[in-house]
Amino acid sequence: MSDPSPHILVVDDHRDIRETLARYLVKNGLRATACENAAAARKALKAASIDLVVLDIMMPGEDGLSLCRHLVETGSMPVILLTAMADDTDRVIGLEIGADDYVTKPFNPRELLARIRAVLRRTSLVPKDRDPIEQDRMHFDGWALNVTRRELTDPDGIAVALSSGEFQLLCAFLKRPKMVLNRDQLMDLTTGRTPAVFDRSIDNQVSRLRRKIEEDPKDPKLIKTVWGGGYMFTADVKEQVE
Amino acid sequence: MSDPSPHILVVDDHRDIRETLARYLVKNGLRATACENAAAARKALKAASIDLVVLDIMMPGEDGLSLCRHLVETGSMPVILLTAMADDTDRVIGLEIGADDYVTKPFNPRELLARIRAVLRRTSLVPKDRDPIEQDRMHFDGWALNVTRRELTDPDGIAVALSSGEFQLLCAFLKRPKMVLNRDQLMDLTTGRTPAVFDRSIDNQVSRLRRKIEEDPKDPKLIKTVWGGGYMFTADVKEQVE
DNA sequence: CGCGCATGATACAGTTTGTTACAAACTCCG
DNA sequence: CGGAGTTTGTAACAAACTGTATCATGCGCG
Repeated sequence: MSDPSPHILVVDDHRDIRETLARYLVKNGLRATACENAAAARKALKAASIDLVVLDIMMPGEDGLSLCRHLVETGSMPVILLTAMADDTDRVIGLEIGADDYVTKPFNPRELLARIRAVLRRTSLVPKDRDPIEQDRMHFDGWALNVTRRELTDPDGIAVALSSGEFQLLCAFLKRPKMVLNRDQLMDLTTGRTPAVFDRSIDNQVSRLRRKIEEDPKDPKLIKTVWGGGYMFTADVKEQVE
Repeated sequence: MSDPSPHILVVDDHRDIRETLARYLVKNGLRATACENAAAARKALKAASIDLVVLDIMMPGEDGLSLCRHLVETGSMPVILLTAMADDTDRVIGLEIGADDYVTKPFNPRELLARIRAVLRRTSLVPKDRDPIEQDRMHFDGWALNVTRRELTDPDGIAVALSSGEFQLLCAFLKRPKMVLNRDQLMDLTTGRTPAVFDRSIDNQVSRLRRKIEEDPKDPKLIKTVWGGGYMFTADVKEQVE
């Protein structure tokens, strides 16, 4: 897990803060990337394998809180918030949104570093679900999914065509096997949208996917329904990096 | 997202602290049980389906640390420690033992609540198969239940379909064989709801489950009724980890 | 513009679960 | 032993939830 040094993304609209901080982190053995705003941060998150985000809560444009919420909801990344005032409510709001920790400005870089280490420590105890390395191939129950080529082959080695929605859904399941995923989570993981109140699109997608990968779609073995809870992918999943 | 509300176990020898805190948590949509000491906590952990433990580090009798160590080693449960002083050593010890977070007394209940939510969010991302305490297959009286695949096979190896509710009820029994479980406990263990006053849904679920697994549902051998007490699963259960 | 495809919306049938009702089983007690 | 009061078993119903066929929409592509 700690092969390469952890990569920290620093998001703050004040240039001096973000650059000083990034340099300080690098000097202390971490890797760091600095971003000016939420949009740039999203790009950086796509482009690099970030391990943790340090995020200013108050920024022009898209709010730090909104980005934070997204990161937390997708469970992709730990977040430490920078809050302006030493005000309890602000940090509590941050934690309630789901940040992993907060530091109030002005902050001592040493303390921030310590907190970064603490959070990384905590989250690395949690087995990597948030792993930055995309797996290239994933295997389950005789099937193989080539993630980069988006190709699925059945146990006899015959290719099965997947639409992009079906592919996304299958990926979501394969990354979180043996876990009950509710419709909101699946929606977020596949399309990123927040679902409407009576949204049945996930049910539809599951139904379509089952038709392609289940031997008997009426009695599914791979994608089980958890009544009132969501769906669960039950097979063992083996990942394989190229 | 909000399946059944998480159930928090509060362990603290100070009555005012644990009861105030428990009430606060309940008021905020969680379920909470308060315990005075480690022994009571162990009992509560057996009887109910606890999602997270808030644990005072300093207690008479068995130490909070020792209980914490046990919980962490079995990997069964996230733990948040309450430490007496704002003393670094104390928290460091806690985190080294493997607590998921710590809060120093005196604490702001809102902050503790936020940290509880944060830890629950983190740990709910962990796939089930990492959970060392979770058994994969369970055997009883010729039957076999594959817990991750949610499949039950009878003594002749024929698959028997279970609904989600029946599956959860059977799991609850299999994890606590030869113990009398009352309806409140069974409700907690299966749905996480708190039962209504004249709630017969458990009776119904038991009746339905019996119809599927008992040779003669009129004269049940596996799930016995304890008149005025609840139900008891009487067969030997063998667990088997993969 | 028309065609084909993917996908969300809608509708309806089928399942699962909780509620209610009543009969049966049990306890208590004289 | 019998009857009152309580508890349990379960059928029958209703409500909630899910599966999926079908349709409408939008998009890419010639």
